[in-house]
Amino acid sequence: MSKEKGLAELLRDRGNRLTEPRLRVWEVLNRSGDHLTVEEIVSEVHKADPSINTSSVYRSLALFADLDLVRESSLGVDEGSRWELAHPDDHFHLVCRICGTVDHHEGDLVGQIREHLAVGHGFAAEEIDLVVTGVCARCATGEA
Amino acid sequence: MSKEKGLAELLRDRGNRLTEPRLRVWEVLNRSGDHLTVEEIVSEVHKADPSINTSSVYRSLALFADLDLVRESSLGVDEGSRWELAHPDDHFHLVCRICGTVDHHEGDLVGQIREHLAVGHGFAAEEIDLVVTGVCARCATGEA
DNA sequence: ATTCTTATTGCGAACGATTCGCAACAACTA
DNA sequence: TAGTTGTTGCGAATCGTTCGCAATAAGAAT
Repeated sequence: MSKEKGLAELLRDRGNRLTEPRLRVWEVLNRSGDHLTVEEIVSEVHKADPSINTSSVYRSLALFADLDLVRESSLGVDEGSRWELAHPDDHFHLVCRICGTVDHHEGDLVGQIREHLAVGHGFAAEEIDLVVTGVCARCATGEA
Repeated sequence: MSKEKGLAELLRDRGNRLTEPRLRVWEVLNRSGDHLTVEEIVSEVHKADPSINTSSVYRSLALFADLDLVRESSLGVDEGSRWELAHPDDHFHLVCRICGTVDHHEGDLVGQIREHLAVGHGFAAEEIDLVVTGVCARCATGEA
């Protein structure tokens, strides 16, 4: 598969090695594009190889983050942090309070925010972290 | 001062008591409107009364949050959570990567986002958490 | 293939932030 | 002023994450 090959090369360029734990973590992240907690990732990884240690999962994630392959985000103060593949595009998160679904939303909204801040306030936005909690369309109609 | 009186009443209405730790935490939050870590709050509180325990600060904050008097937020995955007075108005946070300043920004931007999501996606936004990291106007001109 | 180098692992201990249980204490009530 | 019970300080417990280290294995060289 071309994706795993790409990972191996990216790692080798930095003098890193493609190992079992890293491969498994990478697979899990790619398979479910969703936001995963470390606990969830570990659980998935263990289905392929129960001998992989949690520390290694943390270390793999940290390495991937350093390579800008994944992104750490938190969808709420009470929640632990979650991990997802790093999307190159601007996007934000819609969290439905009812069904718990987390939608990635790509679109011009983030660009609009960036421009608004640049023009209006002279603030050069680099990272825009937008998490919106509310009720999604499906739950709004399904209820009441 | 009317604010402390207000606090006492709010507490009493729930059968809670206005105590030394709660008062001190409340004072600190009001004095510096900024985002404070628990560590900072504890440190400030100790200037008034070093015998106040950290647990009590946590408990006071939790109580205030329950009363919607304060808001817990985090300005980055690596950072611990921070506390601020709950502003009734929509606002968001501009974090300058250079000088570290955190600006609260009130304005129509959050309202625009809310409308964008409602009209475009049928998503009823309730809580909008927007943290923007970048370079503020002052640092942009001061540099280079 | 075999050997060598050293990045990486698993393990368990350490860590920091937050929470908990509990007996002593103090805020409000009558 | 005494009684009721919400709150405190204390220390232990918990949780997620990180660390140190000896053993292991990935990739390069032969």
